[in-house]
Amino acid sequence: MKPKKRVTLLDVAKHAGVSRATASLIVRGSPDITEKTRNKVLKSMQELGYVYDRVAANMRSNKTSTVGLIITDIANPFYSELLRGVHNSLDEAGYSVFLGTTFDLDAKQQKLLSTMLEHRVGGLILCPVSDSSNETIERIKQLDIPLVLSVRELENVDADYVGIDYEVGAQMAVNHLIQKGHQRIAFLGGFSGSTAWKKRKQGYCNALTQAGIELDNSLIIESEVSRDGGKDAVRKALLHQDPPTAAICFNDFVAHGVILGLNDAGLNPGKDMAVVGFDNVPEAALYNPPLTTVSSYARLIGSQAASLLHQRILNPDREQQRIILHPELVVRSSS
Amino acid sequence: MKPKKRVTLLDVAKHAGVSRATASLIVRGSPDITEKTRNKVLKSMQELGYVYDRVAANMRSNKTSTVGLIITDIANPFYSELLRGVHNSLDEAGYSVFLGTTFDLDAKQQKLLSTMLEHRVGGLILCPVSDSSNETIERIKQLDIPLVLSVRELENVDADYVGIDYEVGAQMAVNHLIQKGHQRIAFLGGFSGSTAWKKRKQGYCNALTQAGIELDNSLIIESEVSRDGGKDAVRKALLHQDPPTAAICFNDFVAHGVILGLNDAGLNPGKDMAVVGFDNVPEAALYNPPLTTVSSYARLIGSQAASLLHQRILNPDREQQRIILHPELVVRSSS
DNA sequence: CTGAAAGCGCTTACAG
DNA sequence: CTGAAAGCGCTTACAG
Repeated sequence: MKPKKRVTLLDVAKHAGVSRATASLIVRGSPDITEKTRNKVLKSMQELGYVYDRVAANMRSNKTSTVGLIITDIANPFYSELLRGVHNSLDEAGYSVFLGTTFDLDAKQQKLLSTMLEHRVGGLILCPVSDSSNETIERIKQLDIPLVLSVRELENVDADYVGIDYEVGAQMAVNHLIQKGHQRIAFLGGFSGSTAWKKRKQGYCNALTQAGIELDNSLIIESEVSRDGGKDAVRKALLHQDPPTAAICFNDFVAHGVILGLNDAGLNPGKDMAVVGFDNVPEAALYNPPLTTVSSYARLIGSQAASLLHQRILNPDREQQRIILHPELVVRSSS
Repeated sequence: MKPKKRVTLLDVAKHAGVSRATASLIVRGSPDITEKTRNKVLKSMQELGYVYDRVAANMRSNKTSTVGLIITDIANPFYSELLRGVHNSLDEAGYSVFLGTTFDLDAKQQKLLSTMLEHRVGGLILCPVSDSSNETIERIKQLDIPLVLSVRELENVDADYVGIDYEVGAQMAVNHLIQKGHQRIAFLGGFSGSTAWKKRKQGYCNALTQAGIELDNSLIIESEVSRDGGKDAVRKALLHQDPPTAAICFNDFVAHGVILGLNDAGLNPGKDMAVVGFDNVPEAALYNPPLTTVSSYARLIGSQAASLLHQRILNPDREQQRIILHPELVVRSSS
């Protein structure tokens, strides 16, 4: 494999007997070139195996055709759905996307921000880690490229945002459980540090208050945001002297763990304890029992974020947008 | 937002009172610059908010720090695991990755190949669509960038490959079912067009032959590679006049559908029909019943592919590698 | 360490 | 359509 020299536009032009300027117009699809010349040049490209160098073109014209997407964890189906949404709408618009995964680590997030900037992405969709350091937030504020935040909002950062109303969602879920006659309702999973957690907690409190049920902080149990976290949380809940009869979980991931944990304890999820999740990942309908959950429209969030970014790139001065999708309760047999 | 002019190395150099050459040496971490000068320059970078332009640097030095990854479908947990493996090992090596999803469509694959080449990726990890057109294959052969194929092999294409031994895997699975006393074993899901299917089918046949069981083609039922596909396939299998007592499924995705389909039919998966999957996605242990399956080490495949690519980029002349991971049977209660 | 020059592969702008 | 020149932000190579 000798490093073949790259075929350039000038090579093509010479081969076709036209000027470099003409060849350039043709690759960019200019209309004022005769059919005949165009075909001649296209044929030369074929023969020489020319590949357009978008990087060079972008650099010269100070444009960019790439976009960065930073998510937390691809293993969470919520994010794979979101990613689908993003790709769907960005592919159409002709962007290529750099994907980065933070694993919810601030250091990794910092690193990714740097590399993406160095690669001159034309814009960024960022799903921030659950506790971004002040330093990171400061940096994000300074970013002078189009930015869309998603899933988690960052205080004091001016940027487009698309997410769902976690507070209302949690409230709907808890109302549902109350209507089913539950009084002792646990709130399982997640870390109290994150905004996403605080919002849900607020919704949880709202619903209890409205129903005149007193808040019992011992029913609020934090955990890792994972299946194992859910197992842990429910295990602790079951040790309670006056255990809950129902639980709202931080997300479906955690809820799945809760279901598994109940099974492990010889209990019947849905009967012995009602379980409600958050996100409505595609698998949620397939859990055993199928999970009642709050739909957070992952794919839609992704495509909306992509579309906001696209518009912001086209027009940096447009008014700032904040899209909060209204969640929906999906009732299945786990409650 | 006025389009701030980008701060260049020359700006930094002027600000710090050194030459552009010196500044360039510093960003590249050259050792023969005095500590004092280095600090002075780094400070100027800070103050001016300098961002290294890796794109320009790569272009000049004819290097690249990006890599393309083309997969079939991110919604399949097999691929999200693979992606994790790829990222893990590529991040360390300092590459940024362009992600593309084909949805198993040849046209999309073509498109992605083009854009990635135009973006000058330094190499490509390709999980080909199940039936690549001859045109595509021809094109892939012509690629003069480092290429690693994964998951599906392409005939007559010279490239590194990492995958698992589907034939042996399927054979292990069927042997297991035979040992459990099954004689009528169905092969459910997937399309007979793909290599992945043919290999599994071969393993299925091998096992039957060795056990002296006659092949019954009516027990081989194709379907979409999805949960719905699995449901369809098992529905058809149950209509058989002499229905199977066990099934090996194209993958876990399909197997999950088969389990759900059995439930729908009022049957007890694992008791009324043994079910074995393929891939061992993380969820497989959580199905109801937990799924016996053949582990295909998605994450390991990803990290191996990444490492092959990295090595190939460093040394294009190195000997071609073909890594076939040996599958492992994971027995759970669905069989 | 400096300084000046050339070049990566394109686009831009312009006179013809 | 052509042709020649300049420039995007870097690195390379070299003489000093």
